[in-house]
Amino acid sequence: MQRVSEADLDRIFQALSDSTRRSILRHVAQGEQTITGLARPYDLTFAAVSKHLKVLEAANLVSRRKDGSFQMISLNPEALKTANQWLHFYQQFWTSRLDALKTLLEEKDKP
Amino acid sequence: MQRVSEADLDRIFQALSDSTRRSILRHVAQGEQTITGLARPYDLTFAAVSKHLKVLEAANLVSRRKDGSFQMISLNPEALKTANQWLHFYQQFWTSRLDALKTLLEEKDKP
DNA sequence: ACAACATTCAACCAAACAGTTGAACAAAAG
DNA sequence: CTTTTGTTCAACTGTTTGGTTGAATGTTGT
Repeated sequence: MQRVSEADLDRIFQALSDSTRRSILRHVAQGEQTITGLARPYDLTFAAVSKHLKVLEAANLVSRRKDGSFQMISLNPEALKTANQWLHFYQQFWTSRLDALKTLLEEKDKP
Repeated sequence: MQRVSEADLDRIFQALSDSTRRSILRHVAQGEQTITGLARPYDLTFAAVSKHLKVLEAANLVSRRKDGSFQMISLNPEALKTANQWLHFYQQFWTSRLDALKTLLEEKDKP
């Protein structure tokens, strides 16, 4: 497991906090996409989409590959994994607390 | 599984995108805390911490209970679960793609 | 070489954000 | 009742964000 800084998490969660960017990720998850293709469905200027992609790239959620004059964008699993691991930590906490509560309630039922 | 709006996800990820707020969650995960107790470790005014808590509460990541003049803050599992489910969706995508790649490579090795 | 296309960059704007300070309010303790 | 303690609210400030437009750069096709 790789070392992750607070700044990394800042960037990842911040990137995920915009619905346009989440939607872009949803498209990219289907497979590699051109920027033009990605921009089409949105009621935004091309430059705006380009900026969103920069944010996603800075957060390491996508990576780009140049193919002639096209930029090919693809999903980058690692950063999503990082976010997930962070959340997982808290899930453990709350799960164990719920379990403790359940045990407590079951104890109460005993004669 | 409960219906979640894009705006809900916006609030959740946005709340998680600040390291002070993540740190607050880390403390709250240990168990119910008073606001004063939570504020102590930070080099911030009380009002600033109070604002952070409002953000976390708006995202439904924590809930508060009044005990006399104290506010007791506790972790709220549901919102974290929501974030996790969202991420899980993409993990499926990337996992299946990695699996497909692996299969492809294995096929190649066959005589 | 030139036109058309794909993409970025710089300058700008409005809205949102993280923080501050100081006044205000509510509950508990003297 | 008054003071202290815990907390919120309102006003203000500097910075970041999501968006725009228009000029600039690089690539491909004619």
